[in-house]
Amino acid sequence: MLKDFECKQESYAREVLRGKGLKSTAQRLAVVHVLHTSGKSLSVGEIHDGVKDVLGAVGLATIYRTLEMFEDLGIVQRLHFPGGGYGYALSRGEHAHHMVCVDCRGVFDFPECPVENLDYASVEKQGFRVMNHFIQLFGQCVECREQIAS
Amino acid sequence: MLKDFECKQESYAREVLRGKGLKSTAQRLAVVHVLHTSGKSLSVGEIHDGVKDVLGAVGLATIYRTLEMFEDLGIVQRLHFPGGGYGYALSRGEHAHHMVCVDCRGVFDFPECPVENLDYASVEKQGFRVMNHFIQLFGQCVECREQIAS
DNA sequence: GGCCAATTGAAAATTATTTTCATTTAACTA
DNA sequence: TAGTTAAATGAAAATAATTTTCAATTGGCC
Repeated sequence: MLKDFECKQESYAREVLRGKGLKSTAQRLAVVHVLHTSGKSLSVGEIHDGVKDVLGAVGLATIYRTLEMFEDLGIVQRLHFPGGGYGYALSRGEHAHHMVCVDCRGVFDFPECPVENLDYASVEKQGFRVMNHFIQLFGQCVECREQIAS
Repeated sequence: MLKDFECKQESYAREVLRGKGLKSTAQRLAVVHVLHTSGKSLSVGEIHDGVKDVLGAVGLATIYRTLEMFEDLGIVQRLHFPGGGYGYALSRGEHAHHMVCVDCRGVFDFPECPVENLDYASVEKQGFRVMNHFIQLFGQCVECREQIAS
């Protein structure tokens, strides 16, 4: 299955998959495609719906399997929704955090990592060794702000 | 229902509840008690089990309802588990972040907020207005580190 | 002690997620 | 380009998680 036009994200996913000896199936690439064209974070159900629009019937289990795998591979990142649920957005593999718009759930990059330059002294005084961190900002994107103002 | 010994957290919960015109039921206080004595973050099921140990049969729906309410009231905070699930830990109401031990799920305070002193310039250049943030550190606590070293 | 709105329990309903296994397919090889 | 094979999928069942409903109970106040 080869698409005429493939976005960078799809090529990237293909590459990562091949590097791990995993198959670049239509379903997997469609997940990337749906996330890419939406430009937002999407719930599992929304991703499933989007993939079905592209490919016709697709098992929901495949979507779950794909997302879990993609998260391990760094292709997607699991994000929290303002309301409390969670979803996924494309990730670029490097260490980066995201900002999520509370209105449209759009995802924006937040390049500097606020924790990296942090002084861990107070933390390490407690004997805690930091291994990893999860950071996510919530707010409003330009579009949603203007829309509400008008 | 009055307990002979009530920890500070329970008194605090009582106070907050009364301030909102909500009832301090045995079930609600037991949730605080269980979280407090465990000293860790616990899953909904674990909290339910703990509360049952204290009070006998308690409906699981009550636990869900209580935790949701407590989160809104700032009495507990929902935290992510290293493995991927989530749970709850006591919170002290003020703005504070937590560190979670990947081994024992113990919760430790992380008093400075790394985002507060942050320069939002690069973010606001994108027109994004930050309203809130979620930060959580993962690592190892002293006890777990020593245990593994030995 | 009695009143009343708030809360609970129990069970059903709903939703989310995972597992199973027979069938299909992408990627490699000849 | 066809054949081979391990990886991946779909469909359905199984399981787990969460929410809803409503009658019965209870805490806080008088």
